[in-house]
Parts: sequence; C-alpha cells; structure tokens
Amino acid sequence: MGHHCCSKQKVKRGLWSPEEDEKLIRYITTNGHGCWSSVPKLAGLQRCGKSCRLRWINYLRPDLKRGSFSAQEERTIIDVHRIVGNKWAQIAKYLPGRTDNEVKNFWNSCIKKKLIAQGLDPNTHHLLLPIDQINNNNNNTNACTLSHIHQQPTALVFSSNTQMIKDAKMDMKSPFLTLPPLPPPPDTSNSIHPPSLHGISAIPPFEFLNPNYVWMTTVSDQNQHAVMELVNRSSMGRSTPIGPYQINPSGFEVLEENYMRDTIASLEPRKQLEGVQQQQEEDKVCEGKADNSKELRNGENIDNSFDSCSFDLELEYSGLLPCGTGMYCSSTSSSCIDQLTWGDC
DNA sequence: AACCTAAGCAACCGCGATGAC
DNA sequence: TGTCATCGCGGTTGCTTAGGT
Repeated sequence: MGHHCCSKQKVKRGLWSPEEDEKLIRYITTNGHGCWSSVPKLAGLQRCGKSCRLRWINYLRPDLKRGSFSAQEERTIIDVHRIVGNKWAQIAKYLPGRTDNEVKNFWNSCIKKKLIAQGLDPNTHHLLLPIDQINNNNNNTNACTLSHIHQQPTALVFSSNTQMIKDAKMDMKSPFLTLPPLPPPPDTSNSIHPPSLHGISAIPPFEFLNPNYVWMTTVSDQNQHAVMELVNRSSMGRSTPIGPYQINPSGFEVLEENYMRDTIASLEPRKQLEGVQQQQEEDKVCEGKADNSKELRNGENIDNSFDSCSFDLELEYSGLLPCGTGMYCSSTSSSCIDQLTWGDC
C-alpha cells in the first residue's frame, strides 16, 4: 500500500538501489525538485514523491556530512535539545550537513542512553535520582564528595557541605573550556529563531567560558545563593563576577540575568547575542524551562533544600565532554575543594 | 559456524500546517 | 469559507550489521 498521496500509483518501497539514487540525483541536479509529487514520474522512478523527497533530503543531498557525530556536535545537540525539546529540524539547523532524521537517530540511539545512564532525564535534562542516592551508589561517604559518574562523559554531579563551600573557594576548570560556542543556525532570517539562552537552568553559561578564566564559587548566607565568579587566571584575585546564581538541586539558575549578560558580554562578546536577547522576549518555551528550575525535585520546595545550618550544595553540571578529556579529580582532604580541577591529574 | 541480541540507521506513517482554488 | 493537494516534521518500524556466546 502506498502513501495516501500516491495510493493510486504503483510504487516501490524499501531500500533504494544505487540505480534509483542515480536517477533521482540526475533529475534533481538538472531540474530541481519542483513539485515532489511529480518528481518520480519525471525522473522515471517507481516511487512516490514523498519517498523521493525523503531520500533526497536525508541521504542524497550533496551538502550532507556523513560519518559519526563529533563531540562538538553532540554538545550542540544536547544544548539545543535542552531548550527546544524534540524539535529535530530545529536542532539540525545548528548542525550543518546533518539532517533532522540523523540527529533524531543519534539522540535515540546514543545521547538518550548516555543521559539516562548519568541519572538525567533526557526530556528535562534534570536529575532522575536524588543526589544522595547517586552518592550512595558511588560508595563515597566523605563529606567532600565528588561523584563523577564513571565512563559517562557528559555529566558531573558533586556535592559538598556548606562549611566547605564557605571555607574554600571552588576552583573548577570547566569541562566546557575547549568547546566552542553554540553556533548560530546558518540562516537566522527565516522563521526559525535561534534558541534563546534565556532560562537555561541546568548549566553554567558554558558558552562564555574561556581558558583564561576559572570558576570561583562562594555562598551568600543571607540569600542562600551561591555566587559564581569568573576569575582571570593570569591575575588571580581580580575576579569578574558572573553571578549570582542560585544553586539548586536542578542546577544553576541565573538570578540577575542582565547582570550576568552584561558581564559576560564584556568578556566574550558573541555576534548573535543581540538576536538571542531579542528572542528571549518571545520565547515562552524557555520561560517554562526557567520556571522548571524553580520547581521541586522529589517533591521538595527548592527553598527547603537549602537548610540554613547544613545543606548540601549540589551542582548538576551536565554538558558534553568527550570521554577521557575531562577526567575529574578529587581530593579527600577537608580542603579538597581548593584542589578540584579538571584535567591533568 | 550458527545462533542470538542489541545497536544503528534508513525508510515509512500519520498528522498538522500551509497554500491554491 | 471550505476543500483538497502538498509539504514538512516527529514518531515509529523494520532491516542490516556487529558483537557476543
């Protein structure tokens, strides 16, 4: 049985033969596809127009990039998916040479499983399990606990008690340092807008990171907020605050977005930042995402998760990082947070 | 070598959006 | 304004292949 659009035609189904591919390529390269429903007849194919279109878009187009996805592409998919959800066509716009079908298949066969294995909900990108459960599973009961889920490249989950955060500044070389910014889609003039960065709640502003900077985190007692600062490595002590963020079990939340944006813009100006900011006003979806970051995890109100005397600072830091390049190091000493670094150890 | 299983991928299906009439 | 054809997208299916036993 053919498609409804070509049920009257006798059409072939299944895999395309090289001869069929050649016919379709020859026809489209010389004539263009025009009306897809007429393509099979004009090209001499026993296929329906829909099948021809799909074959061309997903496989025969000359600008397609074949082969496995790079770490950067994987990173991009995760980041955009966090914002737009299962909008594969929109995600694919950020990956030149990749099709929505390809992105979708890669997500379902690879990324989705990785995220689940890391205890992250692939739909919401939030934690599936309570942080303490993850810690217990790792059999690490030290007060300064780092739970880098083994062999899982895209997430880092760690917790520490309040006093340590107060006593020590956390110097965390971000795993995103080597990753380039989220590229704009090839054509931003069409109806598909670049995804807004507004409301990204589960991650620090990775796209603005620079190898010359390290993250420093302090905790504000009154507001129960953690303030993240970017500190210039070459002039330690001269910090450039990016925060404040509220750090909650769901991740980071920017409390003063304009402050962050202005500061970041001065550090790492992005060409498309203005467009992104405009889009922030329109992007209701992302507002919802931002609200989600305030929502409960395991039924607890976020405010309640910060005990005034002793709360666990929990950072969910999910982002793409190829296996092996982001080995996470931890010290078990009481001052270990000072020594938490990514990389060489 | 044969069988089984899971992963990866190409293709199909169904539905909503859009535009022409 | 309603109907129909077409397009585009997301979800799903099923085939192929690689790896393990």
